[in-house]
Amino acid sequence: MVTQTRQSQRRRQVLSRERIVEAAVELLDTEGEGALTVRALSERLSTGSGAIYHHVGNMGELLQAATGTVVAGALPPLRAPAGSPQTPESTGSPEDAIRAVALGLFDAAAEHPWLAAQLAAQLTRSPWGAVTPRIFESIGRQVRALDVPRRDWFATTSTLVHYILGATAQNAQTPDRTGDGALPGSADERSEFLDAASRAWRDLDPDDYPFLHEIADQMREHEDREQFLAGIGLILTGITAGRPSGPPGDHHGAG
Amino acid sequence: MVTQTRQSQRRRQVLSRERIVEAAVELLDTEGEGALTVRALSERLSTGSGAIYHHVGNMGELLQAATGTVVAGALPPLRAPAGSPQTPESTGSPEDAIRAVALGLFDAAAEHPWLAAQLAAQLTRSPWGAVTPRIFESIGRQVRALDVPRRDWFATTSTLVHYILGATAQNAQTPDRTGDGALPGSADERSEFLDAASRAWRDLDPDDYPFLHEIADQMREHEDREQFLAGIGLILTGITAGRPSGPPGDHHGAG
DNA sequence: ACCTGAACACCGTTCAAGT
DNA sequence: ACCTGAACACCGTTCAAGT
Repeated sequence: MVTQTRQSQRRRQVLSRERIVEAAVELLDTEGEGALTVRALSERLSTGSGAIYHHVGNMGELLQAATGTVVAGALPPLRAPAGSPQTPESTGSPEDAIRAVALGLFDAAAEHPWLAAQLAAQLTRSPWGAVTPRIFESIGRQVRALDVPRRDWFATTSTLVHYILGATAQNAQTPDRTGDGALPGSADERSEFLDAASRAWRDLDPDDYPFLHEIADQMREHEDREQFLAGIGLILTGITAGRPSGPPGDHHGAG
Repeated sequence: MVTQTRQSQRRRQVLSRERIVEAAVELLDTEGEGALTVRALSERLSTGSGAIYHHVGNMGELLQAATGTVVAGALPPLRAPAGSPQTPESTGSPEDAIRAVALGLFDAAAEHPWLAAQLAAQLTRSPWGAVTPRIFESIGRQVRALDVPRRDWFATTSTLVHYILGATAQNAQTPDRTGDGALPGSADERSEFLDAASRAWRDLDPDDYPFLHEIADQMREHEDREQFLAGIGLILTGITAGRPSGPPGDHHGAG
């Protein structure tokens, strides 16, 4: 029996910050980055533009909140869920946990094409806002678990975070919509993009850009995720190679 | 024939793409990111807004050009200057050359506070536009010189570039102008910023953010450049540790 | 060809007025 | 307290009209 609907969902739920942020994410996902305007948002929520400002302050705060919720959903929970003694990522090796966190962000950026630009913007505009600490904490815990000397915790974690955000920002990209062929976000579109980029490298003056000419093919054929993980692996190798008590005969960094 | 028209600098030079880009950089440097508008630009150039569009297409292209010129000035020349057989950076070790390129960008971002955001935006919006290839070439040449196996050239270079851009984006930042005390860009301002960020970390719930609580002090006291270089060092260690040949003496990249 | 500058179609944000 | 929506002060971009 459906007649017992107390909250009349038919008309309109009460406006709330949560509902606004949720609608913003939907708008960004479905209509793209440029479609998030106060007007579009208030129309979708069947309210006036001014109503938005009763809950969110301004546009930048809204974007930050939208980014924050998506990022939070892409990372492991900060606390162990009630009942389980450990957080999920603490069961495997720290290396694997770092890879999992990194891939979580990477995949989220692939799913939400606007996310990469927002992560980058947040990095520069208000680095210590809401999302950077979240990422920093998730990575840092694993760095600590890697036997990195305490004095290197911040530098090591920063290196990983900077790489992850930089790589995520670049990889989740497709060309400026020209309305060509493939579906947005499809593998086809990505491969068209890489094709075009590879051609662009080959069109550069070979005297100025000899290296780009040499790796234009490699660039076209690379797998995004695989290469992203290769970068993580490189940094992890650097971290463990530099640790104090390693395998016999190993050297340690003399900072 | 036109008889020696000496450019009368008093009145107004002919409008050109170059002059517009130059004026844009000045505007960004002196008035900040939000001050670059077509109207402000055309006023500074004593021309009409429409004139701008005869030379630059649109705002995004202008920002890209501005970023491009600053980046080009911050990196070593692509070709050796006439007369010298080598590019300057090829005299030392590849590691040092990589550090020099990275620091060039890092310092440019410190000098031009708007640059970091633009680099990040360019990374995401049109990754293969004008500036990314430039950086890629400069780093990639040195990667090749490091005896990295050919098949890893692209992945290795990408890792370095992503880290450099991510770290540059974050480090060159100061808080959202609150008109507080210190001079913009000064060491004082940076230290005020780190102070505030450190406090923000300490204000987070310690049950959710135990790691951030542990390194809040380290974060406040870190030196930007030093830490940036530590990250480069970590990656370089990962690169050289992963190289194929073990025996000291001769190792050449195999096919 | 190059430039002018009013006009257009948007923005984010505010605020008196409503409930 | 919460919401409305017209109004304000901006944007980027266009384009008939000038030189």
